[in-house]
Amino acid sequence: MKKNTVISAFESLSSGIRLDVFRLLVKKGPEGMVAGAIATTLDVPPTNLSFHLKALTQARLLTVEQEGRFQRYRANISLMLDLIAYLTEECCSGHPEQCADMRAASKCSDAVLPPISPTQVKP
Amino acid sequence: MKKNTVISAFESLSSGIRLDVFRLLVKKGPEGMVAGAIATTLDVPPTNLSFHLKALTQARLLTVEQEGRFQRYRANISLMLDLIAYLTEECCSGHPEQCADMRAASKCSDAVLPPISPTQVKP
DNA sequence: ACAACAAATCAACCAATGTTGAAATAAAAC
DNA sequence: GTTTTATTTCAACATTGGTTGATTTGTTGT
Repeated sequence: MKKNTVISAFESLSSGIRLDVFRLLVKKGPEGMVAGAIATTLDVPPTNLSFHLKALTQARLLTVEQEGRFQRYRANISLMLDLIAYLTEECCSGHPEQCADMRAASKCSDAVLPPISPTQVKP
Repeated sequence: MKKNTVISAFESLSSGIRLDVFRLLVKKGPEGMVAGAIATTLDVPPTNLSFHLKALTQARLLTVEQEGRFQRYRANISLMLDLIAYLTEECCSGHPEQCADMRAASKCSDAVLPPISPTQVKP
């Protein structure tokens, strides 16, 4: 994974509006949302939203598809998971037991992050 | 989890130097590294590194501990995992099978992200 | 063709961030 | 106690990002 991709992605996620947009679309999943609906839901002026959608799309965190006069945006779940992998790779130099007691579980799904097993948590 | 914490964290990870520092310390685990060693390893001028270490620490992605005249920095693995949980929560509105075919595996450890099971991957 | 609508671009302004060398602080070694 | 070493703070500069209203592009329905 290219470092510039990662930097662009995190840069995109460091704005409150863009973070809200991305999480909203992660929640929506494959269905996605059209630009106007996002603007209404998050109460952001369309011009400003367009600016942030462009940034997110250029960072590849979103995809766009034209639907008539609407633009449908979807979260790039694959890139999101790549980012997670990039951050956590080589964690504790391959001795994961060292950070096992600092665990926190992702809510994405059990398919992605399973519940912590009893041997991994502190009493 | 507070949104400002998340924004600060991603803002911190959107600089090439800070991203390198954080990943280096994730790799080092509980051992951590002192500031000078980080500067040498990444070939960053001490003044500049200090600026970035301060940003990462204020964002709570790093912890500092004084050791004589050295400052030892460690990655806050717990916050990193909270960020992952924040990004992925409510993924596909609780229908994770919708994004299962977009999976990518984290390298952090099997304890954190297990290998993809055969039923979760596309042929 | 034309009016109505969705969304993006433009230009202007304001605010925040990254980098560097020199100076300051603070602990260790002599 | 003076010198050396580790790190941070400061001041200056250059660069980049965010917001807004007006304008433009492109699509649908009449």
